[in-house]
Amino acid sequence: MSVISTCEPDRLLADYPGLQCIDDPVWRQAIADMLPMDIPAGTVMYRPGDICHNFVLLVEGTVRIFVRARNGREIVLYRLHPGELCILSLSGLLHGRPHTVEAVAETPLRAASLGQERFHEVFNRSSAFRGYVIDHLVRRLHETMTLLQEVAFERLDTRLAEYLYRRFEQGGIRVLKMTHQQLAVELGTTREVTSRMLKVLERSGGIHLRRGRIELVDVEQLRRAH
Amino acid sequence: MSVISTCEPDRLLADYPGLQCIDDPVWRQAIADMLPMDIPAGTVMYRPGDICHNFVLLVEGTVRIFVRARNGREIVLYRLHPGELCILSLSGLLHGRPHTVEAVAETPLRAASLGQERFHEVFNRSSAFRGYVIDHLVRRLHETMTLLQEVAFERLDTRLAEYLYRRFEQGGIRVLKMTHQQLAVELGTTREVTSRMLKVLERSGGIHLRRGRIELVDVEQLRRAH
DNA sequence: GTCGCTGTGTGCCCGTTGTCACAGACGATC
DNA sequence: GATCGTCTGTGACAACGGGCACACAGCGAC
Repeated sequence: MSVISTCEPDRLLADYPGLQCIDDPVWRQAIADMLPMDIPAGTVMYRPGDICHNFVLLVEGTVRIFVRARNGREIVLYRLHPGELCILSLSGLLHGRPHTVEAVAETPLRAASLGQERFHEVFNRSSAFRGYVIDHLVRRLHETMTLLQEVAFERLDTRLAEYLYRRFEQGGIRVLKMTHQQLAVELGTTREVTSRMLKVLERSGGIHLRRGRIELVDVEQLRRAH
Repeated sequence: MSVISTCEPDRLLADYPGLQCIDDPVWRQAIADMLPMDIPAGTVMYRPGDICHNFVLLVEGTVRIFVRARNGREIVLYRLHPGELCILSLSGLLHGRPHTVEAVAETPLRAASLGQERFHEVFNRSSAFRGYVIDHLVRRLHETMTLLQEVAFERLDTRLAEYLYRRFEQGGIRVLKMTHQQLAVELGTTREVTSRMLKVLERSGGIHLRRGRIELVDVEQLRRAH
């Protein structure tokens, strides 16, 4: 974690639309005061039981947030993207409670962190900052409840088709570069099951499979599958 | 929803430990200003898609928060208890987004509500109030993630035993008054499955079953089951 | 008591998902 | 183009959970 020099507040503000609207001087100053960090891909950022004492804002890269079963299976809860803040750290910040969740850097990260006391100060002084924090919190809660609903009641093939559909649509992509194993982790299942279901989708003409990539063939076919 | 007279701030403060610590005058005043409500048991408080424009604080009774599958099956996310606030309403309050979650009054309720603008005012002026809101939010998020983990990876019999164990322990009870159907909703499964698994627990000596009630026989047996 | 409603027990079967095992296919690297 | 590690395909089978059907039991109302 070396301190990097390119991470001044102006750059932060310029690069990420979510942060551009900050005209709050207190918050701007806080961003200027944050400690910039470079984190290599694959770094384990939190383990279950860890308590985080810093407020972390992601500037570049993505972080995968997930839970793990006793037998090693995982399911992805969500991903942290640039401009977003790590609400896991709030859990620690706000009442020193540990979490059961894990976080891993999927790419090299650029992040900025703020100490606990400074965080509380900004939180108390800046209304815009409060809105920002609360918004993230509410959004994550909402997402997690929706995911829970899907995991509890939707069939796996439906969830797979739904996942692929969303990825293709949202990204405006025709090729998704990921292995069946990675896909399994997204859905909280195993590689074999994912492989089988992908094959079914391929046979029905929705997608085309190649090693390490899934190519979109027919969006309608995919939509019909969920 | 008739206005009730017994719901003055002092009573609120006196009755619920979570609220006693409020020495913040702004918050105290807000509580005094809240609109008291009486709500009969069984009232549907939110449906999926509803947007709530009020900030609701529960004073008496419990509210069941759950999601529903397309085929009608349900799973309980959590319960709202006296002194707690309805964070679903925050979702609406804070960025007008609807939710997929439902809420039903399990008992007659006494609640207090605050308009959107007044809520924001108090939120901006009272640090204690902010802490209170954030704390609830973080706690719910944490709980929901834990539940998700269980639903995704734990077996039903384990979850059932775990649920019973918690209920008996936390309540210091030996008799749990609920039907198999209600239990099924807690776990997000069906009545038959619940019945079968309860019967297994009974045969192994952990509990004793009677119509509409589950009696604790051997805590250790129950603990061993999860 | 007996009627009727609601809750419970259980057999049976089926669909979905997980697990194990192993073969083969792909693609990077030398 | 041979080698090697990783990724993929698939068969066989087991386990878990869901759904249907139906009998019966408990309990209140009359």
